[in-house]
Amino acid sequence: MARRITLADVALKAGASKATVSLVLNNRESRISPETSERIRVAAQELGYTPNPAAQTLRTGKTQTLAFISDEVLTTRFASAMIHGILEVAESHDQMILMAETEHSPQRWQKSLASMKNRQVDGFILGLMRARNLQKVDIPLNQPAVVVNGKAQGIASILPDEHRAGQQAVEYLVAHGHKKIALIGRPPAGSSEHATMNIPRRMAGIDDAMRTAGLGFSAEYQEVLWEGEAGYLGALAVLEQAPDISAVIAANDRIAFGVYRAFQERGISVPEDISVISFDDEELASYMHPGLTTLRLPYAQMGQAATQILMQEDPANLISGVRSEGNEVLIPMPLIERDSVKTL
Amino acid sequence: MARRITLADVALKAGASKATVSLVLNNRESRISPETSERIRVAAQELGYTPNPAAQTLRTGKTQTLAFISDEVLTTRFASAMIHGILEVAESHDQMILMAETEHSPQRWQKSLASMKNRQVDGFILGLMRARNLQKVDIPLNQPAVVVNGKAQGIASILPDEHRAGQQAVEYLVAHGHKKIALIGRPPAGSSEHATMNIPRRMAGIDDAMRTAGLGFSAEYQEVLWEGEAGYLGALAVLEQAPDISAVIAANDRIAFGVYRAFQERGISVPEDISVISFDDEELASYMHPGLTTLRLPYAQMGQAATQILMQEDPANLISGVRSEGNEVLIPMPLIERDSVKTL
DNA sequence: CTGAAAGCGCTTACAG
DNA sequence: CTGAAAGCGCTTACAG
Repeated sequence: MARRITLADVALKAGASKATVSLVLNNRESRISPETSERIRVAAQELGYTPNPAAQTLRTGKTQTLAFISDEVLTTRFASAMIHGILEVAESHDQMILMAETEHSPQRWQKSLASMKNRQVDGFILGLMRARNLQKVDIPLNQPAVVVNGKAQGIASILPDEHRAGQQAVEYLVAHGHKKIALIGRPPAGSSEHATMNIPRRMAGIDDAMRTAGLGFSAEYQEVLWEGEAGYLGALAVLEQAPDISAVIAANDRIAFGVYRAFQERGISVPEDISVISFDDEELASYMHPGLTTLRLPYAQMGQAATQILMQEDPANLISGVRSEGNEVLIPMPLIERDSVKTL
Repeated sequence: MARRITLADVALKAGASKATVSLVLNNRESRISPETSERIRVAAQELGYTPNPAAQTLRTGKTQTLAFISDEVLTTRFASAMIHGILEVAESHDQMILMAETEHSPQRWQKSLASMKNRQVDGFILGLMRARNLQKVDIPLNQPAVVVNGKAQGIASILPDEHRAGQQAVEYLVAHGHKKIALIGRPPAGSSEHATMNIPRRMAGIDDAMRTAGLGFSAEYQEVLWEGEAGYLGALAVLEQAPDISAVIAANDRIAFGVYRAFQERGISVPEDISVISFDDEELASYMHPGLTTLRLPYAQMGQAATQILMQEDPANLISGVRSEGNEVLIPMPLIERDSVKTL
């Protein structure tokens, strides 16, 4: 392999010192004559010079590299959309991303943090699969960091705007003329240990909007475990409680999936007989017939925002509707309109 | 932030030279007295010394870092499962992963390759969303590299064992007593431009096994575009051609999904009336009712194997049933047995 | 306006 | 068995 071109080569070719070349190539040429600058640029160009990052890091302590540590990367949509958003913004700032996964092991979490720190990354993006509150022990860094889908003392936190999304679901139903509404999936009181911190917010948004609209739920089915089975049982239950409902709010897409199945068995058609709206926009939602109208968890945007924050850029540049509360940056959950809600 | 501990600190504390400390800590202590070694290890331990990777890289040209460049990372399961596999093996070799995504842009592909090379990564993992043959121009590196889900002159290639999977699908059906079988999704002759290089292999495996079993297809529906719609139309078509089929081979899960829908409309139940077997094991497959029996694309294992090859480790250590042909490493596609095939 | 020199923290011949 | 020294390729005071 051909020897790597170094600063010294450029200096030699341009007839200048390494110091001058370095200054010019780093755009600190305030006090360098235009002629010299130009000669240096041409020489660097002709030789195809690129600085050796290891040498730069050794000297400056900067790596142009960000760490993305996530507790789970295998899962659908979560990490992969987030990575996509991160990569996009990182590239625009000439940063590369070093990845690690901890599979929910505190030891691996600590180990990843330590080795990334040892590699002198310029910042940390901490991605959580299920939103929770990180303790101080989780981030033993005096280093720029941001948590995605979680919170932590003193560092920026990127979260989906669940409260707003909850409101929007209700407002959307109301705007389409629905008044008799059932809710499937509210966690029973006291089940909060199982829940991520996003769930109460989603519920509070729903409740607030119902109150604002002057409505109460015609029926409810409570459940912490948000899987298809809960939706199936929930649908049967609310049908029993209030056969005249015109719409169902499912706490998430998996529940909605179960609701569809129950309705289908009962010969109830969506949305002709009963409308359904939901949250998350998992891949699943796009396969359902009719297509499920749902509020998307904006993973890609959350990744973008996290990276922007680390780069001191304003997330509002890329994402409209972002709002901040304290050290929380709340990313809007877009309403994905498909065919599961009918206008009354 | 406290100053970083360096080799010199350890040397000072242990009363040895930096050279000796370096030797000991890199396990090249053949000619160092045990006492000195021990003193040095203790000192390093007590000070919490870790070498500065930038300095090591500058000196040795090694980074303990691998590049994962993929043309698409956003897509379900593909990249994220692959990343998972890569990370797992990388961690066991104390390597970190630098990620980039090119979104199918040749410019970004080249740029990523160049900047990774500039950062002196120790090896390249090139991940392709749709299997194809890379040209020389795509990998202008004289550097360790491996392609996942693709081929390239002179470098190792990790591919799913599609031929074997095709055979297995047929053998499974035959073993369950099926003889009247329809195939949905064979690409029409001359449509090869649309296809990835895996498709002909899948088909060849199917055909070989049918021949071996002394069977021919009772009905076929050809299509390049493997989406739900093709499955729906295909199911209706094969039903027309041969109403007495007992099983359908769908070219992939999306086709199977459409087949289910058509059958449901016709009141045909899976698997009681007709069995269905498929390929890929997309997330979708796990949601279908009844659960779809399918041959999984082993993305995680492909990521593992790629990393192992780069690390000069034998993939057979982790993955059973791997076979090699030339510079191809073929990873078995496991049969995921669910409930869509009935024993006759 | 520009250059010589020090130093970031390692590893590796080389000398003894 | 061990140490002194050079050098990897940069950047940054400092001197002129």
